[in-house]
Amino acid sequence: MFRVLWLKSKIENITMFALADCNNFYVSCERAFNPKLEDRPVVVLSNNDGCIIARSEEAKSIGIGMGNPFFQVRDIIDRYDVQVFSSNYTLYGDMSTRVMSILSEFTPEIEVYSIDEAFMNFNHLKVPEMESTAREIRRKVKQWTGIPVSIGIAATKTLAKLANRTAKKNPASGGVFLLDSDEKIKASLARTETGDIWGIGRHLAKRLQREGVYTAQDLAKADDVEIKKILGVCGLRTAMELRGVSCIKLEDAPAPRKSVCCSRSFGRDVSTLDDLSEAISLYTADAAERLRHEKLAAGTMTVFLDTGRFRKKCPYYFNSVSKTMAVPSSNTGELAGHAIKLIQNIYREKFIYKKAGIIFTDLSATAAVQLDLFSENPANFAKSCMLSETVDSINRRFGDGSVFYANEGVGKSWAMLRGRCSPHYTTKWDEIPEAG
DNA sequence: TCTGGGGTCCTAGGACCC
DNA sequence: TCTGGGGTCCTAGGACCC
Repeated sequence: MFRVLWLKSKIENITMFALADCNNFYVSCERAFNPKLEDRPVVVLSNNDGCIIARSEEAKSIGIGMGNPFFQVRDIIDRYDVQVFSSNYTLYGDMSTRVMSILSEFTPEIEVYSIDEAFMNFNHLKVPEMESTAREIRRKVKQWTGIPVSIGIAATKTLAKLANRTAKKNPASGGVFLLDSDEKIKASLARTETGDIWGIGRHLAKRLQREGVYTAQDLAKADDVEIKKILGVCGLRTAMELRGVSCIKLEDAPAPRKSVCCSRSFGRDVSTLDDLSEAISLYTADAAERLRHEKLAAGTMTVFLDTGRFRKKCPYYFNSVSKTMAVPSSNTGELAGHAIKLIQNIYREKFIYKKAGIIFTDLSATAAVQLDLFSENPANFAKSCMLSETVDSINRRFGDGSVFYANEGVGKSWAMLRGRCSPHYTTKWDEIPEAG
């Protein structure tokens, strides 16, 4: 069988994809630096300590669900002495980089798909070597970073996702699962509900159910015209992939970014324009810094305000407003000035705001920005760019928030809650763990 | 009392043009 | 008075992903 599949892959040029996915990634990052968390229930919270966004296996087994609001599972957490962490994205981002660089050693082509997942091209391997290579990757990532990964291997990305689920859920697999025969694929499809297929979400799974399509196998067998009617072109592509026809290729170069967004919920009720202006200034500074880091400038900015959907007793208000700049910019001072004017436009008194944000779109490479003949003097333009870059380099060297624009406010009493954050083990000199 | 944030793509409908 | 058809662009809303 292996031989046949290998030959087939050479003759028909079939790609084999491996999907490496870190297990309970954020929890594993916390554990990597805190061995006392091993074998205990651990969860990580979203920004503002709002929801559960990562759970250890122990936490899953006592009934804590993904996305559960923290306050709703508080009694389970107390009863089982669950260890709770605010999210520490600086740590997770850094650990992700380390994991991805190890994965890169094993394949000529890798697509970093998310902070904790990467697709790898396994075509350079013979089928019998794929499994042993995957086990070697697992061993090395665990040894070098402390992060456990699971690896699924198959002829399409969608099937590799399925294989990965099996690798994760089935302890007998030892963290690696290869979908290398028709029988295995068939069995996998039969036991996968449509909602668990990559690309089929909650809403579409329900619609499929109404049509009598319950499993991946049902979907693979369904009529193309019907599939397209219910799921659209993407759904049809998914069905093809389940049948083993590869339609989604490996994207080894990241697509150019189309937007940069920064929005956060407030740590307390906010109703004054002053507080909102401070918050939106900070968010603008944060998003603009990311623009500069990627050498991009924004042509359009959108600012929005939201009272939130959960409090039924308070009147609801959401509004957003956009501005197109004469010259694309990534300059914090200039962008924050616009942002404050925009928020004044949509601000209404007597509402209790929960959230605000900014989105930059129409992005272009800084090097290609055309100056406006009438409004911008090249010397000023260069100066303002230099100022922002200097702020960035000071903050990189001395830590975020070392220098900031005064309109971001000093007290920041509205700032998000983050009461249970672990140290920045890998990115701040004074928080490096010490071996005792 | 307390419910995240950051992205992408597709589709349908309207406006507009020739 | 009769009143086509094809194409493009934009936008809002809906769906998905992690």
